[in-house]
Amino acid sequence: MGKPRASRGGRTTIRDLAARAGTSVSTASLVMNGTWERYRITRTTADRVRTAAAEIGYAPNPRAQALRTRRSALAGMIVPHHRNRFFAGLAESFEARARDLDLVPIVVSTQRDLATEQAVARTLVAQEVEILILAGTEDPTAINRLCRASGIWCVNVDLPGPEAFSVVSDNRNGANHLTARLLAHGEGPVVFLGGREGEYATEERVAGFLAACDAAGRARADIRILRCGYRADDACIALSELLDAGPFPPALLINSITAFEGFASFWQAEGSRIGRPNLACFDWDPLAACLPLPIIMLRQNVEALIGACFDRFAADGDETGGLMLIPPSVALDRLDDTQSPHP
Amino acid sequence: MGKPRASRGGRTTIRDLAARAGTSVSTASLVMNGTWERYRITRTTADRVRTAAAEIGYAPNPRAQALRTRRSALAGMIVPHHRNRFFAGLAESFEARARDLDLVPIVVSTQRDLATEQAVARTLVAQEVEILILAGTEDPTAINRLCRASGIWCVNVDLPGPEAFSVVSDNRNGANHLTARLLAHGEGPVVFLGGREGEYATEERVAGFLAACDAAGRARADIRILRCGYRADDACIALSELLDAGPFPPALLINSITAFEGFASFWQAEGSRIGRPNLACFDWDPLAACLPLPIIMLRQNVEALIGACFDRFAADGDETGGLMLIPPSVALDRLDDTQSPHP
DNA sequence: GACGTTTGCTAAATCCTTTTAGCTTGTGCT
DNA sequence: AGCACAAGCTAAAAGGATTTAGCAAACGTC
Repeated sequence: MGKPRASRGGRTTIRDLAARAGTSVSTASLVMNGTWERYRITRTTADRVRTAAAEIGYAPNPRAQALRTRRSALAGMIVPHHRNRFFAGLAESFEARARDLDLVPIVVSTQRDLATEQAVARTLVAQEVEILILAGTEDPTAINRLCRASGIWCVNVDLPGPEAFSVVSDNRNGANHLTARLLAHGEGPVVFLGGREGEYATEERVAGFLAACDAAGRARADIRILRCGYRADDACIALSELLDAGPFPPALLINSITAFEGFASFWQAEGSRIGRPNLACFDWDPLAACLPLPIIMLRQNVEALIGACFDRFAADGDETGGLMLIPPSVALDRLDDTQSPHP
Repeated sequence: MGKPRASRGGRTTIRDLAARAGTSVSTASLVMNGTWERYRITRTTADRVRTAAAEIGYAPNPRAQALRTRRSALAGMIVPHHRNRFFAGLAESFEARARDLDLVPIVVSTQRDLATEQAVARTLVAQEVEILILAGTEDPTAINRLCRASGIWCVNVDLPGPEAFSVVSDNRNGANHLTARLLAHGEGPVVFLGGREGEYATEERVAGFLAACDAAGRARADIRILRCGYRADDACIALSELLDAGPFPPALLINSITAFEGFASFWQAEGSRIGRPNLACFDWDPLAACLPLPIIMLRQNVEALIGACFDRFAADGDETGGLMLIPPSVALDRLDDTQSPHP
């Protein structure tokens, strides 16, 4: 009579369900999680329980379930930022894949702050997420170890680490291709802009960049590498200094979409003084693609990057380590043949 | 000796901690959550427990805690997308504020799908999040009710609902201002592009748009309203049709950054045929701001939008409903005086 | 009708914490 | 010695589920 809620104030529990259905708590539980046939509960009884559940609007308490079963039904992902197409794309792919597995996706950003990174990781581990994806994490190794100690399946994306399976874009070949295209479209100095010294993705791309320069026989003097970090402001400053130091280079390889933002605002302010350099960017953004600039943009394959993680998870790959390369694709190729098209 | 982990295989529990510290489980618990002084535990004992905790690396099981205390320490937010500066900005503000309150932020996107929206909401409610922010939710009311029934504090952002406190940008005045600026910079037809018919934000902006048109004495025949939805592709198609139907209008108010993306790609393809229309956009994106177009962009105040939610939460405002308007700011104003500057 | 089997279900332990009532011991006072 | 009281801690009951061992009744067999 009256409210269908439990007498003791709180939400309806399995005890209320059992009472309503006229069975024991165990029977109710067995029915609710579908194992009733194995325990010889009759269909009649099972139906009674299910009807009762519908009537009183019973939903199991996930925390109690998780406490008992050690299955949280949570999937965690750590990203540096949301305000960035690449990581936002990874996040959305992650959510879709997690939902396919009936896991609740949890995406948390860390603002590239090491302490936050650690704290967030600890929290997610404490929540016993069933899979943890570390995307663009500064120091994945510490977290990889923490996960292994807690029995949590963990994978690195974008920035790899030796202690866990890692999936990254093929940075070296990608950068090599971009650079080759740049160099095929003009002579003169060429600049690499963005990223961090010593960081895997940056150094791989620098390696690809230098290899392409070598292959094209460019002189060392014509090559500048400005690892100015990931912030747009810093890229902008680096470019100002470059401009102050002499004639603006006719070709730039830009390491990330954030550095590209820096370039865009610099170009907007100083457009008249920098001419029309050919650009290559190791990332893609639909609005960036609309800027009237000669540019080639690579798009990292976020679906494949995340897909590889989940495939490995599904395959229950336990072997530590391993690196998987996902080739990026050319999203846009619109370079100017200002100088010698084929040197 | 040997491993500091529990004998029974799993993670270290408070029982292990108590054993190690030579106290009872209760004492360990009291010490760990800081209430020990009220229960006359000596500092010596407390220190012993804390040392032991550090030694065996004890971390409480948040699920067991939540089960007991009914405090989940989780904060939930639902957004339509991550790949969008506005919602990404809301998400990052949300994370920062949640962390200030020692809550773990959980942001989930729904791809503007009603079924996903409901499912995600149910999950978050089942997780007993302590605050749930619904940003840009199609049908907040159903979720608002669900939350009230479960005793979860809930608030709507961007799209309001009658059943919960709602915080939105001042759409009407914002659109009014944008439109007034557009109209002050030229004669001729003016178009409103984007949004959904019947949706609160869209209709408010349309109202502001029309009011400004009236105030400027524009003829009804010179006003077009194209509520083509939020997808970039659809905006692009709507613009193509507009172009096919006659001369391209010299002024457009674009309702969202996604619709602006549609405009940008349209402009890139058809730039020569559409001239140099003055644009206004009810959203901001750093790359959009770099396009060489005469444009005024409004930036919604994501910090204030989220801040208002948390302030109300902290004030424990229990009254249902209420609408709070947050004025957006002009992020960029760069319109052309092609025609009559001051009509 | 005694005994073994099957059927249909349930009691109880368990997961890990929190929290309150109350148990020892020691001290001070008469 | 006896009593009151404080100090310092702990036992035990939640909290809401899952899961296994096993009970009671019905049935079949000789």
